[in-house]
Amino acid sequence: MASKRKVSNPLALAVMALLFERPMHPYEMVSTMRERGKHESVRLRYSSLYSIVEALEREALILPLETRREGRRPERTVYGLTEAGRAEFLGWLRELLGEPVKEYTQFAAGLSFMPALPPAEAATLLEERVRMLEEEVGGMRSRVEAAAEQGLPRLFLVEAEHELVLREAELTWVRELVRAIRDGTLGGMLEWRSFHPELEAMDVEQQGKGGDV
Amino acid sequence: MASKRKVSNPLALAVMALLFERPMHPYEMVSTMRERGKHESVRLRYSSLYSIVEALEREALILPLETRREGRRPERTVYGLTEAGRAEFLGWLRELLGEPVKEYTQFAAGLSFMPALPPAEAATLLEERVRMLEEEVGGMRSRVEAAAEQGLPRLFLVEAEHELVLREAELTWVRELVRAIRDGTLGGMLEWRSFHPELEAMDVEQQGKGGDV
DNA sequence: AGATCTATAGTCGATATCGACTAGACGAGA
DNA sequence: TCTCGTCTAGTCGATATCGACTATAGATCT
Repeated sequence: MASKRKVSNPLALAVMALLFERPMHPYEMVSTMRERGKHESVRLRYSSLYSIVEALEREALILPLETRREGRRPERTVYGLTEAGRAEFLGWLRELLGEPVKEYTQFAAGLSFMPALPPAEAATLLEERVRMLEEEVGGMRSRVEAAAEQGLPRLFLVEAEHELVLREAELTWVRELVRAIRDGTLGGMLEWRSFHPELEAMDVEQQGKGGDV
Repeated sequence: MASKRKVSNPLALAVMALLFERPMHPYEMVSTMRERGKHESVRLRYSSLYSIVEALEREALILPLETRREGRRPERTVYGLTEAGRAEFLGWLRELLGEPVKEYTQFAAGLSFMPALPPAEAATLLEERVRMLEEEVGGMRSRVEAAAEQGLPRLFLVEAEHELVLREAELTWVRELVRAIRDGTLGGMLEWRSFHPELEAMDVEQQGKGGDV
């Protein structure tokens, strides 16, 4: 990740996006991102922010415009976007929108090694996931709808909508997967059970009953 | 997330999963993961692998069983999973399956700042994305189907299926988004156009004014 | 008046992570 | 036989990234 773009953390994109509008100091970037809910789509950490601002300055994509000190507070440096920064921002943005990139999710990693757990336990865990996803999806949907009713145009909700759509797809798929495990129609159930011989003797009803173990 | 688990890279989960089956040396872990296609769901990098193996050893989750040297080749250290490692692996796996975590995607970051590009350009980029997603989805679907026909049970394809389902959902959603931008029905189009006054001459509001670009 | 809480505005040290590089073994072709 | 490419099996240095911590100002409670 460290070579294609010299500063590759998406937070750097957000910094440039903000400075594309107007000069700001780092703390103001954080508040602005929070106000606009951008911290929902870009991971925002103070410590990363300051390193990233440094890196962007090193690469001459942004530059300090003025440094002010109020009282005994720490200095605040206001940054602006350079011409190179504008170009980098727009180019990166075009790439992000135009080219899908492979993303590795935590859940995919979990699914890959699911056979290490007994089927009944996996099903129980996935059911818990379904419950939590239902809540999350419900919450997201009402927040999006509320924002829309408050007059926020859809253009500014696309990233939230995108996340919602993906979570809904996951939810639907996991529901079906659980069903296939529970009713034994998932291809590979025999192999799966055979990985867990200690449970072979138990009857289906008992497997995965409690959180025992 | 870097603190909850002392070794938090999902590749560490993969390492423990492999050692859960049998002892191996690091390079063997790589080949095994490649053979089984696990590198599609867990990001696999040599350099990360060796650091992670070190970290896992430091935490006593794995331990070296023997060190062999063949000819003048570098040493190969075979590792095994400790009891603590087993527990860590299973606990982590349960957590990954049972609890959805927020994932920040590159595309979401891009969408967040889409208004910085003019509508027509954004639409063009998203159309390109649609084309590439169609190809990707097609390829993934045929690989999954081919594997299934070769007798690989669905159990071992769940992570691929999951990825496929998410990509399909994205595809459908982006298609609709492009349509809404193209036909002007996306909420916020007026604001969006007003961010790009250099193009206003082509817009409805400016028609008849005769201004040059 | 003093104590406590919260918002402001960061710094710092420890790890994590990655791309680039190294280097021997071995088979295929010229 | 020489050389080229590929497989095996890693190492290394430079950044990136994060959680924990610091410190002041102003507001609120008591």
